[in-house]
Amino acid sequence: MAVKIKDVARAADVSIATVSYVINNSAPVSEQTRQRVLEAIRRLDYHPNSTARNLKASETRLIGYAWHNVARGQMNAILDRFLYQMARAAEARGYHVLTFVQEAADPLRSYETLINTSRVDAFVLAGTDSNDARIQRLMALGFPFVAFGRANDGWDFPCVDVDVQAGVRLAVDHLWQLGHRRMACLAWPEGSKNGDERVTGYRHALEQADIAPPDPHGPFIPRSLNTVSDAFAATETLLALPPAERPTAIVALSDVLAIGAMSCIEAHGLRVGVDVAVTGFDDDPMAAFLRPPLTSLHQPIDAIAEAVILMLLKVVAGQPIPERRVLFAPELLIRASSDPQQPDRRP
Amino acid sequence: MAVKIKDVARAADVSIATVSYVINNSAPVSEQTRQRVLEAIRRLDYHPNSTARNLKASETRLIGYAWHNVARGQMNAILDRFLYQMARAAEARGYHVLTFVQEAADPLRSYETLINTSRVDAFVLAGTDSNDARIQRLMALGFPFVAFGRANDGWDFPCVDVDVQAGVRLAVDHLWQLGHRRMACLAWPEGSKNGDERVTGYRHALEQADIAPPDPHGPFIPRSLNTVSDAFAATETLLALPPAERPTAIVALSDVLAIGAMSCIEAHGLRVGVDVAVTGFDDDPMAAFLRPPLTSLHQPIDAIAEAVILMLLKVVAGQPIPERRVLFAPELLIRASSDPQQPDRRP
DNA sequence: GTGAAAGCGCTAACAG
DNA sequence: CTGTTAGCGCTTTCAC
Repeated sequence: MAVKIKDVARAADVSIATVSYVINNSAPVSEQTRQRVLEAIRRLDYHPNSTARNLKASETRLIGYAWHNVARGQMNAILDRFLYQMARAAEARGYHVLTFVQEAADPLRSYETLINTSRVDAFVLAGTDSNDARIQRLMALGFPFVAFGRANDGWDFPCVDVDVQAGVRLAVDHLWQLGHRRMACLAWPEGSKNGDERVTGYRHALEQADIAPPDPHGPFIPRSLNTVSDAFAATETLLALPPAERPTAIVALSDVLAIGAMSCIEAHGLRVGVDVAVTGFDDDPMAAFLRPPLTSLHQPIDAIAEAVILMLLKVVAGQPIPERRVLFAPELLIRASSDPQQPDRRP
Repeated sequence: MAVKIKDVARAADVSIATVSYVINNSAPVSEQTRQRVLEAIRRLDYHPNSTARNLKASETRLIGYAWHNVARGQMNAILDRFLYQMARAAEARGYHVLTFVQEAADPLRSYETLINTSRVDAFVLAGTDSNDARIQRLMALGFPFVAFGRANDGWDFPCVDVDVQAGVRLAVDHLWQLGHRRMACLAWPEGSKNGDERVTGYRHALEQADIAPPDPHGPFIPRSLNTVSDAFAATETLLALPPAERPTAIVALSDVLAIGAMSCIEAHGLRVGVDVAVTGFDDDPMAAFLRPPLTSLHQPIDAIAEAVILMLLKVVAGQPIPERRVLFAPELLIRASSDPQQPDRRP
């Protein structure tokens, strides 16, 4: 079917070894034969078979990435973009991203299958937990990986993350300056490293403002899956509080949650930004265009994806990783959902 | 490093061929040796190397899929979900999806590279044009593929699509019944098959309602990239029309466009659904929770992804595809953005 | 400089 | 039933 190295060798009247030397520049070849070979390659439109190369080199040039949970409307625009940018960055360096689904019941299984069958050279992990079993296992196996997200502080593995604590603090400080004193926090269910960090950031920020941080399991920190629908429901419980206890501001820990909160607030005949301030997290492309525009924390996700891939390729190549923990700072974009004074549009 | 077939053979005291027979059930093996081999496999935790298998079988079990354009905030929740479900469906059948980026300037290049280097067994195409060069080329090469989306009606290739014309007609009819007679259409730039079909659906529906369909290049069919920001700007031109010419309804051809339109309408102090009705397309998970909730056309994207993969694997296996053109019907979900009578929430 | 030959790990004729 | 062997297409010693 396709043209093979043998065909090129025959056409250029050299051995297949010489063709290989020319392709890979892996041995000196006289200028004359080199030209003959290149000419044959061009004429026959030859391209080395990647599977054969991979077998020989014992590599796959494939990077495994487990899909975040997309089911049941739990979209995640930020991770979608992360995946895209990662694929792009990898491709520019001769790699591709192979996505796979991890069973909720036994996430390790799919990783081990891919490792055992030598399907991928390395993994990128996202959605990490504190005691992430995957990280533990990969560290034990010495299998190459980089995490987008941290885990136990004691563990030493290469990772890139956003300083989400600092991010949420920006949001709380901003609301505090506007005079808010009863700020609730609309959070994800406990357990994810990232989500818990965000809650910690919220509580620390309140402490520094001399406000007693609410019970993490209490009504001022309602928990919701990352769906608009769930967030809507979770916000109901906040708005059902007696007026004197009801929050004047809601720090939502994602834009999806924020949208649910805004929807609920307005469904109650209250005005977002005026009666109840709302902030989000992720700066979804549409945040600036919601009604009212949503104050949110922007994460430099493109740079993060690039950094993850660069770090990963170093790990794969066995190079040392001096900075094993890279933190990116988020930026607060203030819009009318928290501050009605803001101009109506602010992309 | 990893355990190989040779190790199993040695451990079970048989030849590597016998091990292979057991693994693949490709030749009769006495129950006794079979058990011995299985035992050795289990004890050594052996897993066949996929690259070696692939080389031998001249396949990759990889399906190529070019990313839709995610750059510059042009998210596409529907295609993200399509990709996810496709990956899932493929994985269940021993395949994986390999994503790659197609250069806007020369989309064919990346396809040809992947074909030439035998990196993938087949492609799934999305975002097709009428005279899609990729389809033309793949048909000419006889390289396996299935398209999500149609192209020139004359071309014969396996594809799955949504009957978007019928979908838009549902939206127009719905608005007509509510009394709207000046309905504008907020569309994508011309050129994409799917986008153009949607516009055609809009124009046909008007004709059937005895309304003269507006000029496809005229002001009543403003064009916008699939970003909220662009859609906002494009809607300005509609609202700038003299009151007697201004549309009372906007048929937006995607939810992203609809959100931009709604944002713009309200920025003008008008009420969505009351002063200007809006419909979208895609039924984004958050559509039901926008303010007001957005009327939209739901596409059965999970079923579509599954159908695409099933069809593709048939093509790869060389089986005949009787139904080369499968159409799915979208469903209109009516909410308050078009009909204020609708209950406030309607997920 | 160039080529013959030995694999990378696996499958499948073909013998026995 | 089981083993020997010839590849899949490529890279890379090791001789010449």
